[in-house]
Parts: sequence; structure tokens; C-alpha cells
Amino acid sequence: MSEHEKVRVRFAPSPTGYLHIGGARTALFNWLYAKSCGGIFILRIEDTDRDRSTDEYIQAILAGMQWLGLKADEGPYRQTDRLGVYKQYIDRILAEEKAYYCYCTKEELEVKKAAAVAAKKLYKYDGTCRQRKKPREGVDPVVRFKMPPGTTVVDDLIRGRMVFENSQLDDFIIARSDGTPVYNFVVVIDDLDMNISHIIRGDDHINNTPKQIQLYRALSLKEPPKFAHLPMILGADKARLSKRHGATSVMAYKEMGYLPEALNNYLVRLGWSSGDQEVFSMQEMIEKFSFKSIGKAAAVFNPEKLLWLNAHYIKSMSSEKLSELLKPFLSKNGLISEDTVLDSKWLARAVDTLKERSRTLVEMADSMRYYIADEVEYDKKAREKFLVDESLPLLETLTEHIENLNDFTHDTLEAVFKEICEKAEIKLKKLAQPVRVALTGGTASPGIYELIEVMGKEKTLKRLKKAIMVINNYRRKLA
RNA sequence: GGUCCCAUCGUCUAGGGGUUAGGACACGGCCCUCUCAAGGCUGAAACACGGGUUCAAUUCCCGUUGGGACUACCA
Repeated sequence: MSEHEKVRVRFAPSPTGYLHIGGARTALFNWLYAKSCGGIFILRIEDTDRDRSTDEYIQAILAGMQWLGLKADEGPYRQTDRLGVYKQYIDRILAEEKAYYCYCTKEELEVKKAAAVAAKKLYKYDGTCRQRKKPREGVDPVVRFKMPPGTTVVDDLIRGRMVFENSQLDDFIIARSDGTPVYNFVVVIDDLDMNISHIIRGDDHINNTPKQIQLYRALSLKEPPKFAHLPMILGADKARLSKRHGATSVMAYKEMGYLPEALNNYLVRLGWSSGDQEVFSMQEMIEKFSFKSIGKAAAVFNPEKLLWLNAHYIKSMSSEKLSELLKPFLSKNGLISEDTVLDSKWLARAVDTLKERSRTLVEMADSMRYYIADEVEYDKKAREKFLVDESLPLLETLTEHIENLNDFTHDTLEAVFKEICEKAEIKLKKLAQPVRVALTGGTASPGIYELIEVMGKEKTLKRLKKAIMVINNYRRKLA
């Protein structure tokens, strides 16, 4: 592949909000395509809307992409740093008479537009200023593109051929009356200037495409880039994904305890597939990515499936790594503070017991409560059902056994439990459930032996004794 | 309204002129089991509708319906 044919793609968000699910998917697909053919992935911040763009959002977008592992090979470029470039192009296109100054005021245009709407006709700029030779006093003009006649063909890599009548396109504005260029113009300049080979973006941009292609042709002899329009992501109500549908910012998912692997995997399967495969490593995605396997229909965002994938990635991640990721969540839920010293081996052991039953890091951190907190709080129903007279001798016997136990491991604990059950002629359940409530406060937990092993002798004994006390107190009250 | 796009289980999707229309999430059942999970097995669940083309259409074409995007001196 020669140098100028090299694949160069870009993700071009506007910093008017956080990196959301839809943007992340667009970024991912661009990144994937670049990686799949040894191309360059460029990040470009489209901040020409100065009223709505903020630095805070730029940082948020960067943070989101970093979390997802979508590293840009070039950039971030900022369009506001390139205003001089756009100015040159505007002067040039004006000089070549492919664009013109328009002195129609907003108010005049409003009136024409209202009339068109009232008559149920398509509103288009009527070309009043196309022939105008002289400036109008007291009006700062906008610059409009002189849309040529004919048709514009878009050969979309995903959708195939689309044909647009140029008469339906407008003499759209390319520079505002304050001289600043507008989106449809700067995109084209940048893509031209940055030698973008493929434009991969949401299909909400389809209608911009013919306009941009016309601009390319007006500005350059080069063939315009190839276009690939990705299907939209919708909410459960089939409307465009928005805040109403829950968290839409990528970083919000981080805070809810999702793993970037899970989110990437979920996102890649929205509109794309490779046979029956559901789980993909980033490497596999890169290897299998192709425009041919991208669908055309919009996809509904399904949080349940994301959760399932997250659980999957939690299960398959090493407990050591998980422990590190878990720590921020432990301090957030108050289980550890800055000066807490956690033995990392012990933490990994604890995580090990929780991996298969946590769908998010938040859930896992909450389960850690019974391992870390000083006291457990009993669930009312659990206490009433299991911390009862019947359990008292069992808990007492167990306490004695454990006090004399030196070898505090899964196997010896199992032997102890078996022995007690045999002597008392009861099923394991009769013993395990009260113990579970005593130790965790609830009825759901890891296996009883691993639970005790991780909890340790001291904490186990303390809680067993507390449970015994609770049962005795209750008896006394009744008496 | 106009332009453009889209249409397989509730959801994500595979498939494609002849299939018992496959998988995954969610849901139900069973197994495993000290609880909860995880895991295994299993069940229910879809080609929007109407016309063509064809020996044959869910698949190709047209239309209808439904959904969506755009229609800014936003991006």
C-alpha cells in the first residue's frame, strides 16, 4: 500500500457533553478499522461551537477513551486551533466563486421559512444573494456554498449506493456572519487536510454526506474519503439513546462497576457480528472486523446483556487484578479508608470467593462488607428464620470446635462441619444456614467453608458468639 | 410536509431461493447443591403486511405499514 493510500480514520466528537455510548461505539469502530489494517486512528475535537464546547468535556472525552483503551495515534487536534486554515479555504472558495456572501438577515429568512412551512413546502434558501454584486449596508454577511446542479452519489461501505438530488440540497452556510466556519465546512477541510481515507460515523450524518462530498469536489481534485455509516443505538423505547435511558456517559459505567472489556465487547456486538460468537477480546475484534459484517438496522441498547458480559469478564479476570480495580469501590462504600492496610493476598482470596457471584465491581464491593466490616447487620427475615433455638446447640458446638482448630482451611473446616452434622444427625443445611446468617447477616454468600476460611478465626468466632448471644437474649425476652 | 435510511424471537443477531430458521441476553423447567451464584441440560419465543418474479420466497423486485435520521449562522 503506498503512502497516500494508507488508512487514516478519525473520531471527531464535539465537546458539548461527555463521551456517551453512541460516541464510544463510533470511536471503537474507527479504532478497530485502523488497527485491522495497520492504519492511523486520529482524534479530532470539533469545538467550533464555542458556546457549547468546554474544556471540561474535552477532558471527559479523553478520559473515557483512555478507560476504554482507544488510544489515538494522532491528535487530539482542536478545530479552534485551526481557524486560520479554514479562513484560507473560505477566501479561496469565495475567490473561485464556488461560494458567495449572503446578506439576507436571520429575520428575513425566518419569514421565508415560516411561509414554506405553512405552505407545507420544503424550505430551502432561495438564492437571493447568489447574483448579488454589492454588499448590503449594516449587514455582516454569511458565506454560502453554491450548490451545483445534478446528483450526488454516495457509495457507502455499509449501506451501498445512495443517490441525492442536488436540488434537494441547500446553498448551505459555510461561514457565520462573524466569520467563523460551520461544521459541514470544517469537517471537509480537516478530512482533506488530514488525509482521512475513511469516514466512519453514525448514520445520523447520512444527510450531511452529499453536502460534504460536493464541498470536497469544489475544494480538491482528490477523491473524497470512503464513507461508512453506522446504525444508530436506540433506547428500549426505540428512541435515540439519551439520559432518560439511564447512564449514557461512558464514565458513568465505570463508576457503576463495569469493566472496559465488557463495554467494548457489548458495543462491538451492536450492529456487528461474527457468526455465533458473543465474547471477543480486543485482539479478536481487530482480527475479525469488517464492514461487510456490519448491519444496517438500528440497535436497541440492552443493559441486561451488558451486565451478563460484565459478569463474564469479572469471572475470567485474575483475582489480583480485580482486587486492584475493586479498591476504589471499597473506599467509596466506606469499607476502607486511606490508612487501611489490606493484605493483598488476602484480598485476592476474598475476591476469589466473590467473582462468580458479582456482576459489577459495585456488587462485589458490597459483598466485601461481611469480610471487612467490624459488625454484621442481620437481615430481619434471615435472623428470624435461622437464628433460633434449634440452631443454638449447633452454633455452640461449632464455636467450641473452631476455638480448638489450628489448621484453619477449607478441608479441615469441612471435616468439622461433617462431624457435627453426623453426631447431631442433621443435614448440613441445618448447620450451614445459621452459620451463614451469623457470619454475613444474610442467607446468600460464598460456600460456607471458603467463607470461614477467608473471614479468619478471630472474626468467625466473634460473630458466632454474637449470634449465640442474640438467640439467648431473645429466649430471655420470651421467658 | 420533504429528503434519506431501516425492518428475522421481547432484545442483540446468524442465515439465505428448497433449513426442524441457528446462537446469545432475558424468561420458565430440570440437574448440580450448605445458601446465592456459576455451570450443564432443556422449554417457550421471530422472518411486519400485500402484490409480483420463480417449480419454489423469510431470502430477489415493487408497494403498504411501522420505526428512525436529517430538514440551524449545532455538531
